[in-house]
Amino acid sequence: MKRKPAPVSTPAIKAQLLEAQDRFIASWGRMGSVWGISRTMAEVHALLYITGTPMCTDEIMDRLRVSRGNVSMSVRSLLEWAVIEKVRLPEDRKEYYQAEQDVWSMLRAIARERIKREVDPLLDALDEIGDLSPQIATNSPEDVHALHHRLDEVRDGFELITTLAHKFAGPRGAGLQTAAKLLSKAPVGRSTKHAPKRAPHTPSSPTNEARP
Amino acid sequence: MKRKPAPVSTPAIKAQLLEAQDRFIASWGRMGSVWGISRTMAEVHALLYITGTPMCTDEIMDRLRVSRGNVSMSVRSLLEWAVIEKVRLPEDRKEYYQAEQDVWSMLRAIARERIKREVDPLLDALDEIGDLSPQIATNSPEDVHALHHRLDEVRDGFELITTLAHKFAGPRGAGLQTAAKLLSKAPVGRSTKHAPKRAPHTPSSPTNEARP
DNA sequence: TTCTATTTTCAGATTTTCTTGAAATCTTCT
DNA sequence: AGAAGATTTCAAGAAAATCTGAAAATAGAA
Repeated sequence: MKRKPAPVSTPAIKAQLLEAQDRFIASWGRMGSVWGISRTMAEVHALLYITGTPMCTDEIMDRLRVSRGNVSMSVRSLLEWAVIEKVRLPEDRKEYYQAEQDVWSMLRAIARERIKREVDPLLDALDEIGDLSPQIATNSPEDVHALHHRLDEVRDGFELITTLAHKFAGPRGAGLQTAAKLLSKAPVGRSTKHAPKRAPHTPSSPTNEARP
Repeated sequence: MKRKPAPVSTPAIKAQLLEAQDRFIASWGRMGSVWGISRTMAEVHALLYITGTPMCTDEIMDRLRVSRGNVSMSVRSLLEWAVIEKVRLPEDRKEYYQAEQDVWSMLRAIARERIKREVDPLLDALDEIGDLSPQIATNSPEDVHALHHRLDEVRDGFELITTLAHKFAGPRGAGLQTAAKLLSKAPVGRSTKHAPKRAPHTPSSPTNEARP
């Protein structure tokens, strides 16, 4: 697993490292439930992302304390989302999994899936409702016009959002960073407490640096 | 409730109207669960929005077939989100509730709340994790650097998203429409089937037309 | 203030969603 | 092909979220 032993890894540092990872995993897992994906699925992803290491089913089970079946299902969904990929290690018979290491492509994948699951079905439903009573569309009482007006407004809104999101988060959506630069001339700070931004440990280039 | 009887409201049309409303309510409610708010909360909002009528607790209970307590709790959350407001009808002792009628302000409220519940906690957690081991931040093994690098990347990503969202969806965020026009020169179509867009029943101007 | 209509609260019931674990299936190696 | 190892499936159990209903609290009218 570890091709090259870390320089000066004292036990204390190891422990800190694991704890920090666990915290990240826990946070990401909590987010998962808010996003309508299972906690475990989010945790598996977090684990693979934050360690950057290809891991097999048993390693994931041990680290996250979840069942084999659960890992299997989570991994499958993550593969479908295309945020992790299979790797074969020549020495081993097991499947290993490794996370997409580029944050942007990861965030895009998340956004893409969410739009698919959240916005598209609503738009379809709106279309269907609009088609419900074509014969009364003309020459109908005020109430019906009001209804159609509201349905149209909602649809227009969500369609705009979808378009924007596709622009930004689509498969080739390098647009996000660009958009950010264009639009964030006067950034809006997040609420109160926010640590002064740490200098990044590596110049944070959003290029795809997934490993072979 | 009905200040002025509708022009030619036949029973057939009334039924169609109710059914269309119910469908919208059901769709919106389904979305609700996907968004991490309760189905009922979403349905109450949908009902108030799509009818445009101020309604009291009992009317909502009857129409949606849910308990008084449930309506009370849903209404409270919606008031907190500021997507509905209380109204007093002079003739009546009850509280009436009515939905914000401007779609944009409604969508902004939804976005605002979601960021608050989803992104901000993650950013806080990331800050906390980053602060976990300041003493080992310098002169530490490769693994620790890698961890910090990844944490920073995730934070940068989400901070950018937050900034963008505030730009677009913030309190004074008329920016969405503008952004849409600027960025949607070549719109990306949604998947396969999509009915050719109906002509809007009213020129759908996304201006804030919230009422007093 | 007192009486009464209305709203809120919250423990327990219900529904929905997630997880487990073991049997079944599939893969790889010999 | 057969054996060993790895993965997937899915019914049943556990956990989480949501809803109910009635008691308690609150607000309006007289």
